[in-house]
Amino acid sequence: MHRSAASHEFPCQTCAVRDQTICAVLSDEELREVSRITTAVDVAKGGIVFFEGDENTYLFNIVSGAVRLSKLLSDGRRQVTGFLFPGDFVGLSVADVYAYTAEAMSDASLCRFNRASLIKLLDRFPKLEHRLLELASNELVEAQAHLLMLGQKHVMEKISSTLIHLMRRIGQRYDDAIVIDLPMTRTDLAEYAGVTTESVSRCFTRLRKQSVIRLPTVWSVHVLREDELERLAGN
Amino acid sequence: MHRSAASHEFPCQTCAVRDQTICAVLSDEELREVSRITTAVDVAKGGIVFFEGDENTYLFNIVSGAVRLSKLLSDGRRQVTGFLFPGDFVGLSVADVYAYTAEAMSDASLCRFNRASLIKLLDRFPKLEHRLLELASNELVEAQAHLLMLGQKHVMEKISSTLIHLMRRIGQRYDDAIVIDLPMTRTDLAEYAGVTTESVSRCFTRLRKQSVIRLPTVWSVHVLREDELERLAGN
DNA sequence: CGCGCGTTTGAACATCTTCAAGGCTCGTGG
DNA sequence: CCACGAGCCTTGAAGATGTTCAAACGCGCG
Repeated sequence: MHRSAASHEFPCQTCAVRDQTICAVLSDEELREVSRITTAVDVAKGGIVFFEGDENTYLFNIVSGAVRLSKLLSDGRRQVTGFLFPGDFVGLSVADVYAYTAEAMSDASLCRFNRASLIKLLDRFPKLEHRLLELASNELVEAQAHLLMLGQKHVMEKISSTLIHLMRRIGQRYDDAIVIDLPMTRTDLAEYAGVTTESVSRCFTRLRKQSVIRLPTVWSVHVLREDELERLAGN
Repeated sequence: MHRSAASHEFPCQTCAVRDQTICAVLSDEELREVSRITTAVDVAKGGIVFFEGDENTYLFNIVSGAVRLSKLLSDGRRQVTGFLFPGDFVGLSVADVYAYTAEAMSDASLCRFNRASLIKLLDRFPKLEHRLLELASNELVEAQAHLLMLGQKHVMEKISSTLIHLMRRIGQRYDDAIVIDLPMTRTDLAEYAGVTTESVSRCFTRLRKQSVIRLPTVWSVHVLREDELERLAGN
C-alpha cells in the first residue's frame, strides 16, 4: 500500500489512488515525470469540473469525492451518463471539446493533467497509451450496458440495475448488508436511469417494503438481498 | 483513390476502405505487415459475425455491407447499440469476450484481424494503438449521445435523431433530398431508439405527412427538410 | 399468382409521468 | 440550544405518452 520515498520526494508518491487509474502502469521513475504535468485541484460540492463544449485542455483523475457526468438538452432535460469515484479517469476525448459536463457531487480532490503534455508523453510511454485504450474500452462496455438499461428496461429494473452498479463500485460489505453511501440526490439517480425522481422514490419504497433494501437515512442504502435485487434488475 | 502495386501485390492494396478505419494511419510498408494477420470474410444477410459472450479472438473491419450491434436481455428484449457501415471497426475490447452481438443486416464483406496478433503489432506500430484510442474515443462520444437520446427524448425526437444519425453516415445528397437507403428493418430501428416498431411506423407516417421526409419504398427515406428534422430531434 | 414477412393503422390499455401537497432533514441564525 | 426555513424526498391522484393487441395491407419472392 505505502511506498517509502526512494530519493527525492514528489507529489504522486503519496497519492491515494496511485495504484489505480492510468498511473498504475507506470514505474516510480515514469511517475515522477508524469507528476510534472499534474496539478492537485479541489472542487467543492456542486462545483463544476468542466462544461460540455468547453475546450478540452485538461484531463482529470478523481482522487477523492464523487463526480457526475451529464449531457443537456436545450430545454433542460439532463441525462447523467456516469458517476465517477476515486480512481476514475475523466476527460478523454479525441475532439478538442468536452462531450459532457462534469460536476462534483461532494467535495472532491482531483489530479489535473495538461492534455497537450499528456499526449506528448504518450509517445515516450506506450504503456500509458495502452492503459488509456484499456480504460476507454472499459468505459465503452459500461456505456453499452447503460444503453441496454435506458432503452429496454422498466422502471423497477432500471433502479435495481443502478443500485447494483453503485453497490459494485462503492458498496461496503458488512455482515448482514452491503452499504452504499449515496453522494447523489434522487434527481441524479433519476437522470442516470432515465426516469423521474418520483419513480426513483416509489421504487426505493417498494424495495424497502419487500426487504430487499433498508434505508436508514436518505443517503444510505443497505442492500439486504443481493440476489433478489439482481433478479429485479432484469438482464 | 487508387494505388498502383509498387512491388509485390498484397490484398490490402485493393481494399475499398483502405483510407479509412485503422489502416488509414499505416504506410504501405506497415500495411503489408498488417495484411498478414487479416483474412477476408463474407457474411450473408442475417448471418452472425460474433455473439455476445463469445471469446474475443477476432476484430473486424467492415469492408462492405451493414452490421448491427446489439445486446440481449434474458427475456428477449434487445437493444441495438449501433449500426456499422463500410470503414467501421468492431470488436475492440479489453475483456476476452465480446460485450455485444454483431449480425449482418445485408450481405457483408469483412476484414478479420487476429486479436492476439494485432495486439502484438501494437508494440511495433504505436501509431496503430493511437488510432485505436482515437476510434474508441469517438465511439464513446457517440454512445453518450445515444444515452441522452434513450434516456431523455420522446418518441418523435428519438426517431428524428436516429434518421439524422443515419443521414450523416450513409445519406446521399441529391438536388432535392438526402437519400437514405435503409439496410435495417423497422424493428432494428425501434430497438436502436428504444421504442416499438409501431412507434417507428407512426413517426415515419407523421414525418411523411408533414413533408419532412418522403418514403418512395419501405427501404428508402428521402429527407426533404433537414432543418425541420433537426428541430424535431430535440437537442 | 399466391403466400409470407414486414409494415401500417386503429383502438384499448398500461406504465410512467405530471401535478400537487405534505413531510423530513439539515443548516442557519437568533 | 432551539426555532425556522429551504431544499429534498415521499406519497397520492389524475393524466398523457407510448405500448400492446389485433387486423389489414403491401411488397417481394418463389
